[in-house]
Amino acid sequence: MIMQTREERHRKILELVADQYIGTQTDLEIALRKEGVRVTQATLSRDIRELGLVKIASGGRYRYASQKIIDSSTTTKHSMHASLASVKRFVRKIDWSGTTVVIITDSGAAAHVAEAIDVLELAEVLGTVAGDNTIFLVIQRDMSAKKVVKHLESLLG
Amino acid sequence: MIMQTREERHRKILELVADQYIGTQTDLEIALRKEGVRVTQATLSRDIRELGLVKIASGGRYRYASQKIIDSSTTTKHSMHASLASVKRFVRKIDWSGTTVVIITDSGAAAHVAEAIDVLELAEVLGTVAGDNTIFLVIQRDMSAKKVVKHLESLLG
DNA sequence: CGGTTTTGTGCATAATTATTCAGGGAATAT
DNA sequence: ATATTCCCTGAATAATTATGCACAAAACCG
Repeated sequence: MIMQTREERHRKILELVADQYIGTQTDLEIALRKEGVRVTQATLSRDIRELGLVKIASGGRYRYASQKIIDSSTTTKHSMHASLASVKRFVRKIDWSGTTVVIITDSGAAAHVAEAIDVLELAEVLGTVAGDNTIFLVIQRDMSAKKVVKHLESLLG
Repeated sequence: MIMQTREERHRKILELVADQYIGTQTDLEIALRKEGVRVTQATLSRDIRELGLVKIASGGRYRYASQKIIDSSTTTKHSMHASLASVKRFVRKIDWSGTTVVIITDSGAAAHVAEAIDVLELAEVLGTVAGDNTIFLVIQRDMSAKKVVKHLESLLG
C-alpha cells in the first residue's frame, strides 16, 4: 500500500483548512488531490476526527476549521488520543515564564498537540488551554515550569 | 405555532450541550422534549448553525459544543447569566498558580461557569478564558490569586 | 382593515459524514 | 520464512445533517 505517510497528509489537511474554504470532506478530497494526495472521503472523516477539526457555520455557509479553543485538564479521562511522539512534528517551540509553559505549534495544530500532552496526566500541570497554534500549560505554584519544559523536550526526542 | 420563543429554545440548547453529552441532533431533540420543548431535527440543524455550535470528537466519540470562547474581560455582552450558585454543581476543582486561577469543570460546562464568574466583575480579574472544561482567570499582577480562589470558594459555598 | 412580506417550522429528501467490513502492507514474533 | 498482530485504507452503506418546498403565524404597510 502506497502511502505518502499519514503524517504528511495530516499536515497538509491542517494547512488547507487554514488557507482555503473547505466546506465538505469531498472539497478536502479534491484539494488534497491537487497536492498529490489521493484518499477517499472515509479516510478524511477519520483524519478530521483525529485532528479535532470542526465544521462550523461561517458566513451562512459551512467550513472546516481547527477548533479555536479546546482545553483539557489533567482530570480528563478520555482515552484514544494521539501520542506525544505522533504530534512531535507539529511542535515548533517550547518555552516558559513564571508558572506557565508556552508551546508554539504549526498553525491549527495546537488542539491536537494539547490533547496528546493532556493524556500524559502530568502531575505538575493544573490545566491546559490551546488556541490555534499556541498552548498554555499552567503549572503548580511550587513546581518548576522549567522542569516541565525539560521533561516535554525529552519526551519529544 | 406553539413555541416558548425561539430565543428560549436557543438558551436551553446552550445549557444542554454544556451540561450533558449531546452526540447527535436527535439526542438534542430528545433532551429538549424532556424540557418541554418539541421541535424536529430540521429545526435543530438550523438552530445549531445559528448558535455556532460544532460537533467535535471528544474521547473517541462526537459531541456538540459551543465553539465560542468566552473571552470576557468584563466585556459581557450576553444577557442571560446563571448565578454562581446555580453553576456550583459543575465545578470540580479550583486552584491557582502565579497570577492565574484555574478552574476545572464538568465537561462542556466551562463556558457557563465562566459567565457566572464574569458577572461578578471581580476587580482583580483581568480576563477570563474558557474552553470546554477549563477556565483560566488572569489576575492583576500585584494581586493575590490565592485570595481570589478563597473568594470564589466562599461564593460557591 | 386587507394585502404583502418576513419569519419560523415540519415534512420529505438530498447531501454529507461516520462506520462496518474486508483486505493489504508493515512490523514483530515463532 | 511463516505466522501473528496491528495499523491503515477503500468500498459500500448506515447514520446523520442540511435544505427545498409549502404553509401558517406574526409583522409590516398602504
